[in-house]
Parts: sequence; structure tokens; C-alpha cells
Amino acid sequence: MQEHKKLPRASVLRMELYLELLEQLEANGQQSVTSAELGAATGISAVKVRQDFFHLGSEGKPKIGYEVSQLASLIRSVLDLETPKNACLVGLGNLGRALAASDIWARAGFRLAAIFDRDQKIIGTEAAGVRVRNITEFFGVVKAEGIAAGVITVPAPDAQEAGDLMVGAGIRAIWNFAPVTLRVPDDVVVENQSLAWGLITLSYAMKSDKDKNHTAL
Amino acid sequence: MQEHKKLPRASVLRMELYLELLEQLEANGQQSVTSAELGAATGISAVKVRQDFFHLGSEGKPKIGYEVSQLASLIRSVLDLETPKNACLVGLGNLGRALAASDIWARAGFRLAAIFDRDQKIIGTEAAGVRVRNITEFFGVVKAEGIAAGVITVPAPDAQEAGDLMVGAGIRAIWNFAPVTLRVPDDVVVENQSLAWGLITLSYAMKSDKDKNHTAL
DNA sequence: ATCTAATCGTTAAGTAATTAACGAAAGCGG
DNA sequence: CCGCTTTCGTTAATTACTTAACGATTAGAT
Repeated sequence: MQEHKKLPRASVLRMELYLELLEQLEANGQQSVTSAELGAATGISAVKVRQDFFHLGSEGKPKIGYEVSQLASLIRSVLDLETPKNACLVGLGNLGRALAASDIWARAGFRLAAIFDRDQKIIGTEAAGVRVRNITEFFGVVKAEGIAAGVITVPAPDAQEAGDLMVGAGIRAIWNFAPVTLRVPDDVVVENQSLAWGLITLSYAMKSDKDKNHTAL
Repeated sequence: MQEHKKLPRASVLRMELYLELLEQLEANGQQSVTSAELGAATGISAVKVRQDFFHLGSEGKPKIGYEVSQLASLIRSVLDLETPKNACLVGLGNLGRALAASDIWARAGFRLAAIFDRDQKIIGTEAAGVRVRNITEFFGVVKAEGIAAGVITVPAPDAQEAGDLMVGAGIRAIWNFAPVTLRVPDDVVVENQSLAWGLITLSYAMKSDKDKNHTAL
């Protein structure tokens, strides 16, 4: 077994699928699972599955496979999903509201501890049981609540400003939904996720399909 | 100039950033822009910028850079963002509502032509000016409206069913938000985008940070 | 206890993406 | 008009990710 150094990013993204499935198997009372089974169920090739678990520092047994609940625990532990972490969200538009109401927080060990906006019409309202505060209170609340991660769901032109606030308040992990690249110090991790990616990619893929048919004529 | 074959996926994802910036520059009346400027503004290395535009089949001029509006057009054209395309959305939960209300559709040339759900309490309501229909009407509406792309925002256990419906109705481009891998025929493009990715990645990144500090002691 | 078949862990090969390098084209100053 | 400097286009090198290969291990049968 290799002492796990750093999980490839692509591998980290697949962990969610494994975990989802493993928890399902666990609920069904299944004890063990092979890489082939996991692969068939997740649509990931069995080799990739084994490689991923190898990176995790896996503990499968030949002829048997992986012990379901142990593997699930290992994933949760390596990704640190069970350590409680506080997060805040800046910008309560449609996306912010959807995120706030989502169950992803708990699944990754986060608690949405605060929501901020600058719009007086939104400040004071609630989302997912959390009161929306004025962005001017940002610094104080982040300190008081021990917030370690920030989510940016403001319009693109305001994103850098939101990021600066977060960095200034000591936050070193940012999840950014605005289609801009934030300028942050080296020790701050930024995870970008634009909502538009899917549509843009599909648009391009649909065109390629068309082209293919065309040349086939 | 190379005749552009297939844009690397990673490159496609960056196009949104370029386009966002180019349109801004265009609005400011700037005529041309260099790879260095674009890189500085987007946080992408200048080499990567040139490489990306090379893949596009770019038309920059030494000593000047790229012509802003021409480059923007090229991107829109290669990604096919201006061809009108109809999409439908299945599952009007919080995420579905946020997507429906978003402006990303128009930016990528899509029109949200129909929304489906199976919950009687939701059917008949409206989101972003689109009436929610019963999922039983799916096939007919997709044909009638000429819908070419589908978005899945249902809970994970229902995702495959939604995908099957889409495939059955002739849809060949699917944007899936459920954390499952859809089983679809080879000629159907599936673009997966789980909302949880960001949090999971951050969780892992924050842990690595902690470890780093630890070993530094 | 030994053999067989399955399945893992790990190294190696192949593929895709990023980064580097550098010749060629084009504006600009003298 | 001629060099000088900038910046592109393109090929090459590096790095990261994926896929393949295969020896080692173990359960289960005889």
C-alpha cells in the first residue's frame, strides 16, 4: 500500500460517485464490492477504479474486493468530509438560494453559517433557516463564527470584491461561481465552477455532431 | 493557421472567460488585445491563451495582438453559441429554479422551451415564464418544440429514468446534475456537473493545507 | 494441502494537456 | 528603407492523467 501523497484532481471528483454508491450498497447490507462491480455501477472503468483506490491507499482483498463500509470511511476520511467546517455565502440570488437549500453542505462536512448580501431588500430575509446579513458585517461575523470557507454567488463584476473581502477576513478556501479568475494570494485555494460550463460544452458538442453527420453525407 | 479539428475540453471551458472579457473590452471600445493582456486579466498564462487561440484557428497579428470583436465572434462561432437551440429541464427543485432563472441560456444560444416535473404540486406553476408540465407529456412536447438538449435536475435515484426518457424522445445532448453516471447510447453526449464538486474539492484542499502546516511544525 | 480462478496492487505504456522555446511577421524609430 | 523590438504561430518538451499489463494474493474446491 502506498502512503498517499496527493490525490489527482480528476480522482477527487470521482470520489463523490463512489461514495454515493457505497452508501447505497451499505444500506442494502452488501459487505464487499469488486472494482468491476463498482465500475459497472458508476460507469467508470474498473482499472480507473482500482487506480483511484490505489491513490487513496486502498485495502482491498483479492478474490473478494473492497469492504464497503471501510472503503466509504476511507474516502470520507481522506477527503476530510466529516470534520465540521463553517462556510459563508455571499450573494443571495437564485443560485445562492438553491445552494443554501441544498443538502451538499452536510454531505461534505460543511455548515452554512452565514449569508451576506448588499441589497437592502434581501438583507434580513432568510434562506435555509439562515438570516441574511449586510455585507458590512462580513468581517465580524466571519471571525465570530469561525468561518473557514466562502462561496461567491454574486454577479461577475462584483466577484473580485467579494473575494478580497474573504481574503481580508482570513478565509483561505473559496468556491467561486462567477466567470472570472480571482486574484488571491498563493495560500488561498480557489475552486471555480461556472454554471455555464455545461451549456457551452453541450453547444460545442452538438455542433460537432452536426458536422460529423455533414461530412458523412 | 491550423484547420481546427477538435478543441481540447479544458480549452473549451476557458472560452467562457475569454468571451466574458472580450465583450467587456468591446464595450470599452478597445480594438485589439495581446495574449499577455488577456492572460493578465483572466489569470490564464499567456502561453495557454495563445495555444487556445491556435486551436481555434486564430488570426492574431504580431506586435498588435488579436482584434477584439473578431476574436469574440470566432469563439462564438466555433462553440456555436449563436445558433438557436431548444432545451428542456426535468425536475424543478431549487437548482432547477435557479437554472431556469439564470441568463446562461441566452448566452449559449439556448432557449428554455419546456420544464417538466412529476409532482402535482409543481405542475402548472411557472418558472422564468415557462409553465411546468407533467412529465407524462414529455415525448409530445419535445417533438412539438423541437427540443435538442435536456437538463436533469432531479434527485439522484430518478436521474437514469429522466435520461432514458430523453434518449427515447430523441434528445442527444444531456446536462446532468445528479451524482450518477447515466447509461446512454454512444451517440448521446452527456455533460456531468455535480453541485457538490466544489465543496468536496475544498474540503480536501483545506485538509491538505492543515497537513502542510502540521508537518511544518 | 494443493490447485484453480478471481481480483487486487503496482509498475509501465500510452494519451492528453500544459508549459517552454523559438523562428517569422509586423509595427516603429531613425 | 533598415534594423530593433514586440508578439504571434507552431513545434517540442514536460507534466498529468488514463489505460494496459501482469505478478501476487487469497477464497474455495477437491
